[in-house]
Amino acid sequence: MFIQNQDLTPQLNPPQFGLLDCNNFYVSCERVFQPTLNKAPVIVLSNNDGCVVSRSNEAKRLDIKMGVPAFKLKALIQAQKIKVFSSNYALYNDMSQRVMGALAELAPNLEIYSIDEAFLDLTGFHPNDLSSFGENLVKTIQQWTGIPVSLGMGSTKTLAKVADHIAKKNKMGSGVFKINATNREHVLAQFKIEDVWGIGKNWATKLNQRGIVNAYELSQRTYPELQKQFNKTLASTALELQGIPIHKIETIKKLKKEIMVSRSFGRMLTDYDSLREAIATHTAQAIQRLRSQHAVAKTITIFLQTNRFQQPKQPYHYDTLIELPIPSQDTRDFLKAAEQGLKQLYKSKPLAYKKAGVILREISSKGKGQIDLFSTADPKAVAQIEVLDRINRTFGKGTCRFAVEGYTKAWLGQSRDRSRAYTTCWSELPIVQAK
DNA sequence: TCTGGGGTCCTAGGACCC
DNA sequence: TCTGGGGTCCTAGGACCC
Repeated sequence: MFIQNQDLTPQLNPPQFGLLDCNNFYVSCERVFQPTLNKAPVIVLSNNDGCVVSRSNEAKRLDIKMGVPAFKLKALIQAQKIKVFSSNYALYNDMSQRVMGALAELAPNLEIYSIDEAFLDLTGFHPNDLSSFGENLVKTIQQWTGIPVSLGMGSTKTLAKVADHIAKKNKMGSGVFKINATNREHVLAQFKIEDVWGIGKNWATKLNQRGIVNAYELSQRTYPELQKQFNKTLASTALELQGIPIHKIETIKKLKKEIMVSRSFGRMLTDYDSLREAIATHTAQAIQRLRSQHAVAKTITIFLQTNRFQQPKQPYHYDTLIELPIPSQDTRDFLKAAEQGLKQLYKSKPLAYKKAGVILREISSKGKGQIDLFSTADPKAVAQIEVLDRINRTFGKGTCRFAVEGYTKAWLGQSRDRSRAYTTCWSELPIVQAK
């Protein structure tokens, strides 16, 4: 085995990672504003009220699995009086910013990994101080934001993930667990392979067939062996379980390589005008995201999907790619391109569709890349778009939009049980009644 | 009736070139 | 009997994550 530049001499400050994540995040957000939900089984559904995406511990105890379609739970929801919420991303995003903001004040180097998780660089802490620091962190975040969190610590990101998993399982504990040289082998031997970060269903099955059922057994395999049988990703995971850090903390936000916006419709759609509205709306949304990272894109892919669950299985995905003459961040360029793409697509496949979306690719920072001698972007147009972005930031998404985005929204999915935008909309603020 | 949305990385194999 | 060979780039698809 050969690992590039691995420094095997003992270091003064061996790296130490933390993983902080919010418990049952979307459910916890709802509970902050409706404390009566606290002991009840609660679930939050995905867009279009499709699948379960967050469960309270009570709901987990009822054996409700992540990702099950809501319609399969109807009887159980009634029988067990389960509280159901449509997803409310305005609320969850805002609560996420509060958690991350609090965290940034308490822990210096952090990498926001997802809406409800962040990695921390805890290198340099004295081992004795680490646990009390962690316990204090967990307590403070909950006090400041109302969101319960847990923290795992270890000498690699993968070990911190394992530790966090254990911290969360231990309901009586402090919400903190640390893996160190003393307990590592024992902990990993108890840890199922399919729960390791980076190992999904498919690989878990293959590893089981090779007699690897827990994390310790995987950590004992060599890099070349695993690379040959699987790939570099899995081989790196084994090293990380041994305590050799492969993944670093990424404190600087990287430019996205693709930006996708897509939605399922409330019903099957056949008419071109509705599809056009949906595609225009998604395009405008995608370009706004593009602008928010000060980037330009050169291609847009339009896709339409029929019902992917119909039996027998048949093709359901159709797409087409349009390349712009020059990279742009102007919504109007992309609306034109998107409409052109949709027209082609719809003409060749006039079917009943369930979902539509757009993907931007070949993204680069604005001003970098090719020098554009023939740019048509005039300063006036740029200023107009900036005003539009500002209005939408201040008054809410979609306040100001292009006519092609439409107003009938016949294609919108349902969200029957959406809670209010407690924190992001003046008219929906929670009301405190004095007694 | 009914089944989410948004990402990344890796690899194999084909296209193409010399 | 006998198809060239090697390098690079691109893409599709599969795997994973939350």
